[in-house]
Amino acid sequence: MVTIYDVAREAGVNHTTVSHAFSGKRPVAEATRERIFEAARKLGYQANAAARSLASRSTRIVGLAAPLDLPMRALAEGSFSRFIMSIGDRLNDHGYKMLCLVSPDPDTSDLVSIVRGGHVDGMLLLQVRTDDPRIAAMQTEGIPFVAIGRPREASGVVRVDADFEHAAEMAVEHLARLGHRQISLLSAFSAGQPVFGFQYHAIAGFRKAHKALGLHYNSSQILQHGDHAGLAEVLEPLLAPRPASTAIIATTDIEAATALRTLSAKGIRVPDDISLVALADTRLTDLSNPPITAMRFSPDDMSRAAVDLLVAMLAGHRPRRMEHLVPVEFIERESTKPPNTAGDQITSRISTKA
Amino acid sequence: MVTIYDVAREAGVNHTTVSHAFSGKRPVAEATRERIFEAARKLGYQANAAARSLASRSTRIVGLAAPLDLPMRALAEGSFSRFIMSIGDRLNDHGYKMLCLVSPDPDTSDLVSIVRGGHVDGMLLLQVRTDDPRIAAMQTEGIPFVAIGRPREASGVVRVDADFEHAAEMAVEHLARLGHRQISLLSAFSAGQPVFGFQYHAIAGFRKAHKALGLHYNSSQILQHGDHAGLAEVLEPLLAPRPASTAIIATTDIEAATALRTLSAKGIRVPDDISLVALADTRLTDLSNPPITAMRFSPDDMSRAAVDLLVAMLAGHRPRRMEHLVPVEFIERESTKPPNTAGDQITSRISTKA
DNA sequence: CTGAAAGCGCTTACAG
DNA sequence: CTGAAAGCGCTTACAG
Repeated sequence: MVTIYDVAREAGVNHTTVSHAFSGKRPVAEATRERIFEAARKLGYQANAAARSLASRSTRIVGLAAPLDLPMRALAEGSFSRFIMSIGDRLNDHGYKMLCLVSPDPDTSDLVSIVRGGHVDGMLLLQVRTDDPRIAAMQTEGIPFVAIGRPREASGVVRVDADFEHAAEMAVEHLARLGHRQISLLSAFSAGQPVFGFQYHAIAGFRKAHKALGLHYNSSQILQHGDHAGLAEVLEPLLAPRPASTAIIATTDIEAATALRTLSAKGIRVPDDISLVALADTRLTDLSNPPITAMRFSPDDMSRAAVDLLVAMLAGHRPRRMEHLVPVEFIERESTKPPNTAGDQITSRISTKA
Repeated sequence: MVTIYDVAREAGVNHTTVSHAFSGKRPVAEATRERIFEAARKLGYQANAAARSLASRSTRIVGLAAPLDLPMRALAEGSFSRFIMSIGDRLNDHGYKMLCLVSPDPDTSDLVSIVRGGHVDGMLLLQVRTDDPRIAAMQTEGIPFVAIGRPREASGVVRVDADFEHAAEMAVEHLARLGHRQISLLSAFSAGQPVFGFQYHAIAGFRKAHKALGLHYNSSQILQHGDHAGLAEVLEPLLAPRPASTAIIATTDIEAATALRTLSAKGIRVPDDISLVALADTRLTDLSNPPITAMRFSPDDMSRAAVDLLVAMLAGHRPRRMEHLVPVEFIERESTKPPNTAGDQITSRISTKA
């Protein structure tokens, strides 16, 4: 291993000067600097990370907490790799490295020990749940962090999320515009309620749009399911000759693909018999048969926002806003069309806000 | 921040004893140990990672090099998150943390600087290419590493891979058994050749099975494509009323889904008009319409093997074998059936090795 | 513009 | 079984 002393000797200076030549925290004569860089290049010098962070009390490493327990795997696996890629990429741009903490459960002790051990300067919490113990844990530790997803108790939490409420609204509006009156929302529940913030927001947008459009809303339109088998079960009523709903909105890509699969297996055609919209856009929705009309949010944009916020916080800045919502884009594909038995049009009453 | 000295003071011992109580590298009286642990628990002590690794010259961190440039994204995104999850999980079991190095290009300089900076004890190379500069770089640095995927120059390289050759063989055998005589293999090429080892192995298995079964093989059966548009183009000949091939084997899940989509868009039915097999099994193949007959390899098994090998190497053991192939499992679904115009059966000549 | 010194919080021989 | 000391490779006041 080549140390700062080796470089100093090679360049004929004190190791202090080598340190300053690299950090730029003190002026170094041009000629000296060049000799130092040349020596460093020649010897293949790279400052030791441990020594550097011990002395400077900063690691230039950000932790990414990715809880990959069952609900997560089942719901949002598709966008997971996008987030990792984008976050790692953006962190790189800022000169930070990424310590990936995948835990099979939403346990908090690993996280805490990593923070206390001084492994990271800041933390990014991926796929934050409505009730997420990681939030309180990070606040207690007093480490800068940014949440991706919105917890119920969001006060004091810098957070980034996609605008799922608007996504659900747009989905309902699109379907209503096509003439659908009976729309169902497919949503995964655990112990009687949603787990992730985006599920709550999707339901809120769904209801809000119904109200705005003067459509009848009944809680039975929320198709709660617990797992894959449950999803098929909850779809049963839609398999009838004259189903209660003529359109389904799936909260995630996986639910959309699973619904499509389940319907097809039963001989129900999409979109001829029933329309389908997904509130996420991944390979699972754009490469499916038929391609699924979807709401696209960009994991890239979300990651970039989250990383930039965190890096600014690490630099001592206070974010001007606590909540950052990235917009959602409507992508019309082939899984939606007017219902078989179209009722009267209400197109005129549909809002056209972007 | 609470240090080892705080704990020592609280427990009334020298900090050396605290260190040994935790490391177990020296006997510590039971009563003393208990006092130390109690003090540590009370103060919330966690040894500082930087100080520890500076003194011990080991980080207990493994780097995961995931090159996410274009060929990678386009081909194998589906299994990517599975690898990250499984690797992180298994590393956790061994008490190691994971530094994720996602790079948008297969560049080697980031990797080298991380190794030289002493960030990691060992390295895991994900999605190794046939010609992969990372291999030589790691060998030059002299850091223990395990490759996931097989480079052409594999001498001295500890590597883990799925048995893609066998996967392709089984795919051909399955199709031949159904009566197919003209089978195509969809394979992504870059600058006239495959990029990843698994592509070469798939082609090798494809040819080997043809030979073993006495089927005619012609290089035009390898449908080379460069990108998504290219994939549609290369499928053209199969859209004819009497296509040259009655079955397609796709090397990856994304290629399979894209092919299915392209064929469906042209009104070609799978499996009625053409059969389709994928050499990977992900959400994209099991949730598609129809579900795609696939060869399943387990990212979990591969990750576990790779991590266990690396951890053993870090503990000073030499692996007894350099190459570890995980088996591939045949999953029959609904995308394959006998060809429309079945020729004479050659079932009897088909080998039945598992 | 540069150097000599102290210190970051641990581990690990060295002693007893 | 325990302690006192040295040292890991840096950064950063302190001096000049």
